[in-house]
Amino acid sequence: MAKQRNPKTRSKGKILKAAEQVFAQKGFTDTTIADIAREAKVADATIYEYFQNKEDILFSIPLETAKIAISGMETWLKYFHNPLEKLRAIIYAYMDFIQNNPNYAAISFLILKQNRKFIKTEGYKKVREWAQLITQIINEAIKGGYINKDIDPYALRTVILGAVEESAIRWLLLGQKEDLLKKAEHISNIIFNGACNKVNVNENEIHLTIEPKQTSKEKDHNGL
Amino acid sequence: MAKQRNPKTRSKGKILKAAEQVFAQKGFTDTTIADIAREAKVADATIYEYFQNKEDILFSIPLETAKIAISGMETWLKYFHNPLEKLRAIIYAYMDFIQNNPNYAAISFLILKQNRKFIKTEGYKKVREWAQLITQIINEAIKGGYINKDIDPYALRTVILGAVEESAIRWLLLGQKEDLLKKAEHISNIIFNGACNKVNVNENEIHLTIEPKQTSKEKDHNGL
Amino acid sequence: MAKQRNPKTRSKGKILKAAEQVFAQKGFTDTTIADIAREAKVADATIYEYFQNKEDILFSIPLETAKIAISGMETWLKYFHNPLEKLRAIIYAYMDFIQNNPNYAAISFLILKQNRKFIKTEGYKKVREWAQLITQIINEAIKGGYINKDIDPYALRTVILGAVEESAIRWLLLGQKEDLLKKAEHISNIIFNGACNKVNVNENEIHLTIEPKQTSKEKDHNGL
Amino acid sequence: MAKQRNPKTRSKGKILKAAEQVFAQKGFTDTTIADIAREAKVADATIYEYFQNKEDILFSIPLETAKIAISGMETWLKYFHNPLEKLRAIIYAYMDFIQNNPNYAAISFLILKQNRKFIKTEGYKKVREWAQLITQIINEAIKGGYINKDIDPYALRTVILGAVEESAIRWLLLGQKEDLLKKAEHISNIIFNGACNKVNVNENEIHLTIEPKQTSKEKDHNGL
DNA sequence: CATGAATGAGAGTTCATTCAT
DNA sequence: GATGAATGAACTCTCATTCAT
Repeated sequence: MAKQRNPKTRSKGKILKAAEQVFAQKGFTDTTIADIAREAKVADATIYEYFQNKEDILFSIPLETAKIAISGMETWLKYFHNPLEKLRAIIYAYMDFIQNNPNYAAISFLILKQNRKFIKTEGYKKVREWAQLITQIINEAIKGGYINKDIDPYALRTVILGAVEESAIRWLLLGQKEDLLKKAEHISNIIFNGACNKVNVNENEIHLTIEPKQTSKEKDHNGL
Repeated sequence: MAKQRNPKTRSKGKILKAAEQVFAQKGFTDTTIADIAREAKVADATIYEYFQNKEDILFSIPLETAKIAISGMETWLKYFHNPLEKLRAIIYAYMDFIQNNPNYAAISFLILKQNRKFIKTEGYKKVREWAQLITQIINEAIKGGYINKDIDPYALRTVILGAVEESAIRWLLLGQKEDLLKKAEHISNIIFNGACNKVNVNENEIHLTIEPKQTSKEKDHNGL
Repeated sequence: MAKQRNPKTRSKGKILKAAEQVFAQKGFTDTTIADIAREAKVADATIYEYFQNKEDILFSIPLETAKIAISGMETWLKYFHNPLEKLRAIIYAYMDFIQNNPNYAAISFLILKQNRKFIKTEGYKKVREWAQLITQIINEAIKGGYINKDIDPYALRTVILGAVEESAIRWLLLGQKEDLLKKAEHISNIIFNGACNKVNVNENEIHLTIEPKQTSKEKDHNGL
Repeated sequence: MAKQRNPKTRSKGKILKAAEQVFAQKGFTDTTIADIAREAKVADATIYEYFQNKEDILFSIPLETAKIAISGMETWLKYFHNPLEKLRAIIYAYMDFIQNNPNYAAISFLILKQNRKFIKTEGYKKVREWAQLITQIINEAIKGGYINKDIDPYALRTVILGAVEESAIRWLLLGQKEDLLKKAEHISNIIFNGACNKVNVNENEIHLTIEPKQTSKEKDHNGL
């Protein structure tokens, strides 16, 4: 709540912001320290006052952001009592976060995700905590009978994260044109209700489906 | 008596194999031309006889492999007539391919996927063709009434690919210990039948679920 | 007089022609063996059948050409008996040759002239012979009283060659637009009659001046 | 107490001096960045702090030097009122400059002169300004009646520069043995008074010739 | 705390040249 | 005689990083 007044933190913050911007734009390898310094309006050498090296800057980015994202999600999830709604909400919230933080998303999905060293960093721990939150909720949902007992919780988490991140990556690489929240809806329906048509088997079942009125108007504005 | 019928092709092939190996191991940036040359047992300069530059090698890798993968899948899909079975089969086949080609998978998911330039290459076209095959089958399934009409085919494809690739990435980064085929089963069940418990609603529905007897023995050998 | 029928000579000639063309266009350093081979429609390695290395090709170019130029000039000079006319004729002929052989001129003035090693080659000897021909004629002219006894023959040759070559270099670098023969006329007049106005001193003198009616219409289409 | 007031400028100057030296000695192509760095006693990379690339160093050399040469010539020309004397003085001064700056001369005549890209640089502009100064004086001389009205000023400039530079090139390539100032005298006489013997025509005319007592003792230590 | 200047280390790339066929 | 294939040897240039001020 106290404003960050001391110049030390100021510079560090400026550098981190700048790095997020530049990394997202050019990727890790094509970004030079000079690029970041220019964007942050500090001298190259100043960066080494706050960070050990280029990778240290990269790995520092998720630290702060993930912290914020987690605490945000935690307070936010309290409003839902049904764990199924919580899981749906997480998908929406994640997509919403991505849509509002495309730079962070680009770094997370296009740079960090493929970095073997990231797994050993503090930043990764934060991200992992967040993922474990999801597992918890899934387990809650299973216990509460909302999710089928035969479902493997890790598989479900994988499907959820995979679907969201796959959407995000395509969105990032293909120009950020789609509305990710609409995508969130489609994806949630598939994951929770399944893709199969059960109409043949049992007409009632369709009532479970939430908002099934979306018409797949979207044509192949899709690449991959 | 002729030692090498196609010396030109031989060298190119050797280089490509070597590059696949080394890229998968060290990533793109940390791989030097010298590394590839050493692995391929040719001189550095020889590489430039066949490829324009380091990136050209990288982008050439999926060309051949995707071609094989597609033709494999095509002949292979003929044995299934039910489009739902086809989709399930694709998930299994994809996972199987990844498990048998971890180097290619590493390159595809950890290097190429985050490369903005890749989208403009021939190799990407091949990969895209393959993805479009999936969309076709999904559409068949929708027309045949096997998949709910309200499902957005692109969303479904995203969920399928996202889940498989998310599994693959974790598998690759965390030491390739899991059995991906088992994972394929869990994932397929979620995607086609949904995660929600419909037992409460309708007991019959459960019959649709194929092989629901998996026990989630896997503990948290899972990171992210 | 016999046509060069044997393939060996054919290839060598093709390569030399090609090299002249490419060297003139791109300069020595920027020309690759591959460039020459492509232009000559032979394989790179074929070039090494006829020439020791890249420089050998370059140094071989003036050999043939200078031989032709000299023998041309020799037969041609016989028509003049006045050594002054001979010298004037040389200036014109040299300019004419340059204008008709811009590739050779480019190589001679822009590449060979600055090459310290060229001085030790056969090709240089040929060029030198040609220059000595000029000295001979100058000496004749001095002996015959046509040229002032106080003139240093080497200085005169320097002025003649310098003026012609300076014109040629500018012509080559600035797009080969001027008419070099017109330039030859102006230059000759200056060299033989002097730039100074002697009208004040002696009106008669002007009669010596040949064709003094040129109007310096040429504006500053001149760079350097 | 301050050791280096302008460290930045110092390094740049050192590199430029070193480059002048090495380029003159070995030519452009045969000079490596490492050569220049060694001579300048800086690291290879330091050179790239001040220059974009090897060619940039080359093109930067005439900038400073030409500036000095021009301003020198300008102040110096004020002592002459007769434009003919000015022109003679320019020839002497140019030769003198060459003799005192053989490195610069080598770069100017043997490297830059044949470089098509040089024409588009700042350095070329400076050289061009200097050449235009000569044209001005020639025009003055024509207006003042010192030089024949029928003389094309550009042709005269060409003869002057050609003669001086031809002398310089031979001097540079053949070991810098001659005295260029003596050469300047011979050349000036030819250019201003003409090579032709007018004795036959008009005895008076000879009085115009300035210092006609040079004896052509120089033997054929002359090549080209 | 901030930085201008300098640099070590190395990578990618080019190309003339060789050699077996 | 001609060449496709292969390569050794350099060289330019980049950039993360250090250090004195």
